[in-house]
Amino acid sequence: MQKELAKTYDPNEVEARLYKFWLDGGFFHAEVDQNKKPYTIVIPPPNITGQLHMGHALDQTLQDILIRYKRMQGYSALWMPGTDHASIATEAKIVEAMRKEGISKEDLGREKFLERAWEWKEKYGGTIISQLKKLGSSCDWERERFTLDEGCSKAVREVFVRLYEKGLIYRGERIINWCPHCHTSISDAEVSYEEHDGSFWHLRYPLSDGSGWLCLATTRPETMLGDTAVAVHPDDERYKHLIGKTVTLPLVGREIPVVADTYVEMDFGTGVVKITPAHDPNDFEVGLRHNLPVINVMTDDAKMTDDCGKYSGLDRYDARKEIVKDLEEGGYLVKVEPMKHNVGSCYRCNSVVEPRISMQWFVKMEPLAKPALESVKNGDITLIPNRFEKTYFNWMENIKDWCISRQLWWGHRIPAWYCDDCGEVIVSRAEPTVCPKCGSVHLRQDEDTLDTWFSSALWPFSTLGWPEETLEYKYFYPTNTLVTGYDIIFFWVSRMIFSGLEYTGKAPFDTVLFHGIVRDAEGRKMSKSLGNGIDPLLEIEKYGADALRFTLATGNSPGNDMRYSPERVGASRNFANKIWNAARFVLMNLDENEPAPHIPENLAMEDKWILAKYNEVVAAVTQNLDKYELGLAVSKLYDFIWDVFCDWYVEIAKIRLNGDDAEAKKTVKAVLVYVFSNTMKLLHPFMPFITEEIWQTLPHEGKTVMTAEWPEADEKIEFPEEVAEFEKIIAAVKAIRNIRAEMNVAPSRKAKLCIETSSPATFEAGAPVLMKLASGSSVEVDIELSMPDAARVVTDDATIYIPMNELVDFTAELARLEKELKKAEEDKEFSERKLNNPGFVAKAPQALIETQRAQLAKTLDKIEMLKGSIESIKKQM
RNA sequence: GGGAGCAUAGCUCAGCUGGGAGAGCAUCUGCCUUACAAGCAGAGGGUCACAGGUUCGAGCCCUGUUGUUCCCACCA
Repeated sequence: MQKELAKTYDPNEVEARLYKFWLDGGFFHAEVDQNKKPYTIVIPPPNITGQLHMGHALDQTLQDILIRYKRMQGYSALWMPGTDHASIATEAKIVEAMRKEGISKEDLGREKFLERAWEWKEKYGGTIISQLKKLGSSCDWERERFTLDEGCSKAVREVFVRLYEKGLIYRGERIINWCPHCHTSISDAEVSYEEHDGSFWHLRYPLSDGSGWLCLATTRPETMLGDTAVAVHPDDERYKHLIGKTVTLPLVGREIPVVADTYVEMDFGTGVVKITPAHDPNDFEVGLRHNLPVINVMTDDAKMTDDCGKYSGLDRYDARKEIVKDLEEGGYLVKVEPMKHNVGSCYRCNSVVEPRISMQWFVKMEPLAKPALESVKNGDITLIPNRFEKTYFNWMENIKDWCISRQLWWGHRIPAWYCDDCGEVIVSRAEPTVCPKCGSVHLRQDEDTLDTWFSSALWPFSTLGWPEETLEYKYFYPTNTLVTGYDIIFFWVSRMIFSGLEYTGKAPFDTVLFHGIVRDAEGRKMSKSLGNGIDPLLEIEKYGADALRFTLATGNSPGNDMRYSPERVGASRNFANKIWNAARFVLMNLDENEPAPHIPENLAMEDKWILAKYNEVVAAVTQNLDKYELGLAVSKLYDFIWDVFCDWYVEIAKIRLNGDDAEAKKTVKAVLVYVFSNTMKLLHPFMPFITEEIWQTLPHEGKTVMTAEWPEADEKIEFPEEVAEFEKIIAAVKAIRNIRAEMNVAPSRKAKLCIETSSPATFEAGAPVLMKLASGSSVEVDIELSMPDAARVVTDDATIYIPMNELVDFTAELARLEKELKKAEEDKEFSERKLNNPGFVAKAPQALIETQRAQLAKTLDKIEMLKGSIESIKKQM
């Protein structure tokens, strides 16, 4: 033993070494083990394009806490890691890199492009993983997966085919959100809306019979080129007579009908709506009802199509300007109003999306949503905090079909083939060679790939081998806890739930723990454009991974955002250092052959006190963890280690450690080791590195604290009497310290303490503590004392006389006593008010009433003592 | 338009099923006490946003108001 530890904790050296030790020891690996219960978490797979940010750090920390806790509790605890291919994000990066070289996707061709993408993945995809490791994440890296690997791809094809066969996947022409920059469709969930200042152009469309015109308004005048009707409400008296007539589309000259549709609101605008089925979802519906033609006026990159006459080839916004100008010149523009309206943009590249008709693949959501709703309603899945249930229900109840095809190359290619000869659509697990309908060999695979989230929706089971019934799948699935940010509840959580239920028949997890967003010190979202992001890796270098983890785990509650400030990590670093030094103290006092942690015989009052306090913490921390109150759990450990163990017990232990009683030394050492090493176990899930480092240097059994048994509360070390007794000593120490500080007595100045108390045995036993911690030179205890010339300090259980008159500033002491008296009188009033309240006495719990009565009695005694003190001090002044 | 969160010490936030308001940082005072000055001891600082209500008792439960943040919907 007697291992020397450096004076301050150096996380950098320790972390690298211990992480390697854990990896080499295979401690992260979880096996199928029928003698153990499984506990599984699947990682929210970070994008391969990703750089570790604070959101990951928080997410990882929470998961690692849970998985380490369960592992220590004896579960076969699997934390399944991996990465997401992130189709749009990755493809955009590669295209951008190629653009700098002057090459386009098309130049390269699909096959070559994909080769490049895989190279890119090999090169950069590992970055995020190595960054996760820096946090201490105890993932089972042997099982690392990738959403585009063979197994996941197989699962994707299986799901696609099954859904297609069930009629839940279909292909059709619908209005989708088109991102002109990413050149692909995106799902509704991938569009974010923001209010913009825009204009409301009021136009008039002349009636074809020359009898007048209809006035209408639009925010997107360029879409008028695709108008195929104008609509009015069927009950609108103003326009009823015009229904069935036609208007002539300005600039275009096309005759389009006036149709009646209840979609139109009579009191908004003019009550007339231009209908552009190709570029607006509502208009599309109207078009279907009235059999209107659909005229697409925009290309993939949001330019006007070749059919747009003089506007052909113009960018949509340039075309808008031109068209407005021409309308004005033609006398069709009535007025322009400023108008705020919401504009949707692509959540990846922020370009304004264009609603556009397009042939795409969709998942029919309604049948899938039903069981997904049910599983949360009936408690199969618990959302923490449960307010997210409402958000979830609302989304599931109003769900629309999911557009899953993307016009991208990097992703799971849609397993559908088209027969060039007969037009047959073949959806199949394996590539078909001949058309089953006409026997043709001219088959073409669909060019599109699937939404990234289609594969991540399968993550909890595709990573465990599904659709095969592997041992892992049978043992670890369904998983237990999903930890993720509330911002991807729709993208990911919802989709995993309905996917799991549909394909495996089981909810993919039983609990979802949502955390919030990590914001900067001013409460702003961390973002590249603001440049306010804080790099977790730099923070780890500066303060250590444990300090970062501690900061992220503390001071926030589930589902709430948190602010990240450097001061807080600094404080966490200080805590790590505090633990470190406590370890140094314990170690320097241990013997060469110090026995393994155990509870010794012959416990002193203070030993029983610390053991009982420790025992309370064990129970509380365990309970908090079981309720996913990770922040509460760790702050209790903080308080215990710093305030209870270090500030009190360590100081008190010094008395016996520096004494001559060998037996007593042995006892106190054993208690120090027992409490401290078990506390390291409790803290380990939160601060894995420092606790391992310390645990290893203390007497221990086993290879690593990672697999040490999680402590259990033990009623044999509750010691309620001793706790109450020792708490009297603590109160006395505090009171004496207080009076000395207020009197400006130099700490070096020792004083004789005379204690009048009804619990003399307690104070006799506590005398050494009082001497050491309350600057006493000697302690005299009696049931009855009278020392009119001494300074007095009164606690609930004792009056302490301190004969140090020559040191006392009488005026200050009088003021202090009067302050105390005032407080005591207030206490008295408080207690009396309660006890005199008939309602309280009649209805409050009996124990509470008793406590209140006892308190009142003590307060009354205290008042007497204080009054006496005041009298005697006045006499001496 | 619908829904949710937040409002507690100067700052950042805890506060479990309702029983006399807590922490960290900051401030003030005194200490280099042989684990730790990244430390120790002590102190000051709060009408728990506002108004009602339920209760013997409300930071906590209910109703309303104000401020603030976010999510969903998308009336052209």
